[in-house]
Amino acid sequence: MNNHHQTKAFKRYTVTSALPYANGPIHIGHLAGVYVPSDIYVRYLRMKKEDVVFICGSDEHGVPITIKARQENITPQQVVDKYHQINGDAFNKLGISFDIYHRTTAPLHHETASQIFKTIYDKGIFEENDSEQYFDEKENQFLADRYITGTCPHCSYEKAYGDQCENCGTSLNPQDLIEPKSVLSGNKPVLKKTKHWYLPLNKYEDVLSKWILDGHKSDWKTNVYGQCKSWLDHGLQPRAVTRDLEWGVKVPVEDSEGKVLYVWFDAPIGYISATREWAKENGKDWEPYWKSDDTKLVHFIGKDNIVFHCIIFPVILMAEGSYILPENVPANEFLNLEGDKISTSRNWAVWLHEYLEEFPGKQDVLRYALCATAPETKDNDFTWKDFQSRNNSELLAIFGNFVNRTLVLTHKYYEGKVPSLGEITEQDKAVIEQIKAFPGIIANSLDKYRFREAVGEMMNLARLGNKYLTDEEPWKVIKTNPERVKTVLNISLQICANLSLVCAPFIPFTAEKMSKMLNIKELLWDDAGRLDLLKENDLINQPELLFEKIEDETIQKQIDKLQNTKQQNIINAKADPLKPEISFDDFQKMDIRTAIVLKAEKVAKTKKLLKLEVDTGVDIRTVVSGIAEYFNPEDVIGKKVLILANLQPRLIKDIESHGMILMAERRDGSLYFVSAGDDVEKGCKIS
RNA sequence: GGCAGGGUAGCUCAGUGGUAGAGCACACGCUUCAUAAGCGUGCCGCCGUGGGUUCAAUCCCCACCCCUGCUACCA
Repeated sequence: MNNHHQTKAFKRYTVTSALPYANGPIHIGHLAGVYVPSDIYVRYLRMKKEDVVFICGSDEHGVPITIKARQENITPQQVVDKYHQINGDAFNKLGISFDIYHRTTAPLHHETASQIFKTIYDKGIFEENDSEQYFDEKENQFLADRYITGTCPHCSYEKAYGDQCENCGTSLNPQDLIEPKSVLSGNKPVLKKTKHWYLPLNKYEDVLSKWILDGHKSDWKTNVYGQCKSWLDHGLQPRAVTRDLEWGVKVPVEDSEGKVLYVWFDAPIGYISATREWAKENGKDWEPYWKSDDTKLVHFIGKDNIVFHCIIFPVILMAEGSYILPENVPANEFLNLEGDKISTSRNWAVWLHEYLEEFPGKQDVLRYALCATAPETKDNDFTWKDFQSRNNSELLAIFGNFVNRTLVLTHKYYEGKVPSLGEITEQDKAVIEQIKAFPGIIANSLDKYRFREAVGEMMNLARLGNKYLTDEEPWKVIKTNPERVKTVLNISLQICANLSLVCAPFIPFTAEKMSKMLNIKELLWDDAGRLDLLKENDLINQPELLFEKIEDETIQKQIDKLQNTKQQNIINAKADPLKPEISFDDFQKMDIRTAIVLKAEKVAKTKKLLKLEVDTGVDIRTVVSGIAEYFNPEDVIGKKVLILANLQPRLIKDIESHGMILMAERRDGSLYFVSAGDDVEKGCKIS
């Protein structure tokens, strides 16, 4: 209904896939959410002869990469080189058909990001804040706003953050805080002069509201629209676009030593620099793809990225002034794996580069399985059993088998030559009508970014073929009415040919095999639905099987592998590096003793906090502890615990906490009590 | 805790103000051209819970519960 093809004609498409962060490999969650859908969309557009550029690349800046480099004792550049290579290669092998897979460490990207920053800077749009900023001398680094806490100057709330006071809602600057404290070291940070630039998102609230809330109410996905509405209703804050860091795009103005663009600012610009690089390599002009009103810009992303692509990046583009805004941002939800959240750190994932090695030649199986189970409207679960079923029951039994039986019959009866289309029966007519209708049905789903639906309809065309064959029984009719069989097989072959067309966006490797078998040359979407894709006497090659059965053992091996990595994780759990050495005196300063929990209740309006009353032997005191996610209040009453008793009292959510309960953290983040045993008495000192 | 999205058959998902649908799985039947594949039929559901609006609610309103994301919170 809200089909933009009807209301607005686009001359070209710029399609982007979220830039994967170059500190790890690609897994099935990334694929199902972003790369498979976007590739399907782009392949479909290309088949319609649309002018389209498909953009992706590695996002290579930001603090996490510097941390990873430090951990592995290599340079940040070495980190990103490694994953840029692995991921680019893996995408390519899966048939994700980016026109370019670029990277944000490329000089052209630095140039582009600088230019855009400079343009906005020259227009005086940034709010410049060159006052002093807090610096943690112990950690030797500037502190991000939310790594500083202190007392709110408006409401005297003692636990206000550097950017905002939770209590009264006022937005703050870190230096407004009374008695600031570094969250990193706990020390008092010192003020050090530094300059930063802010993008005044707040000044764009009206334009954004008009654009999104009024303009895209009906064509954006509900999750995307809802999230944007939430942000806009809350009101936007100016956001710093620079940071005191070495790794990144240098801030291109004077007096900005040691500063780079904040990674969220430079990353989406990576789409633009990638387009420029592609244009350069292919002798094209990049600008129409980003600056012309008749270009349709579409961002494929995961749901965690909505605010950057719907609010922040559009503001950057508007501020720059010469760019178009995205027409749609089809964000997907998340994919789980065998019931658990995919986790890179816990190694709970199916990695693309590993899949490609372990399932050679089965790219389409993964593409199909992930598309069919893509988390379009809500989180979804990938299981190996489902993967097996998608292959065996659908790709093989329905799709592959139909093609095979048709081609086998053609060879058996006609030596591989396409038989003539004779008289058409009523049943034929009905089938023909459906063949004609399918491309439109599939296209309609694709236009609305409903890829699951689209791939289902593709499979329905194969179902139609199977039903047609079963109904017409050519293997029987051949004995009584051979003339009729020619028509039946002609139509069946046309279905095969049509399948090879409409399946191409989803399972391109299979489409390729089919067009070779059928000797079909040019594949265009507009040809789909035709009944003369194969002409009488055209020669069909010997059929080869399109899919092979995936056995239980193969699946079990994968499930075992997951279980093993889970076990491995526990065994190999890398201990955190030792903290710097301390003196015996330092240790002696700590008063750790046993205590008993007397009362426990959840702190209102928090997820993690329990307010505990504990008996330390010397007193009964209140301690606030962040354990509510793993323990119910009633379960901790009576617990014998260890407490750090002489810790400076601290106000947490308006409750003064006296001391800290000692907990041990498992690798998955869950907690358990550190205890001296159940027979311990309260008030014993630990030394 | 705030905000957003979701909670529909064993599994993955559609859907509508008028006593619920598809695919897979399962059962039975038909078929044998085909990779033990195909086709047909059937089974399975207090449409998260409790209220309300309505002649009528799974779909509208309110409250609550659960899952996910963003955000706050872990001395």
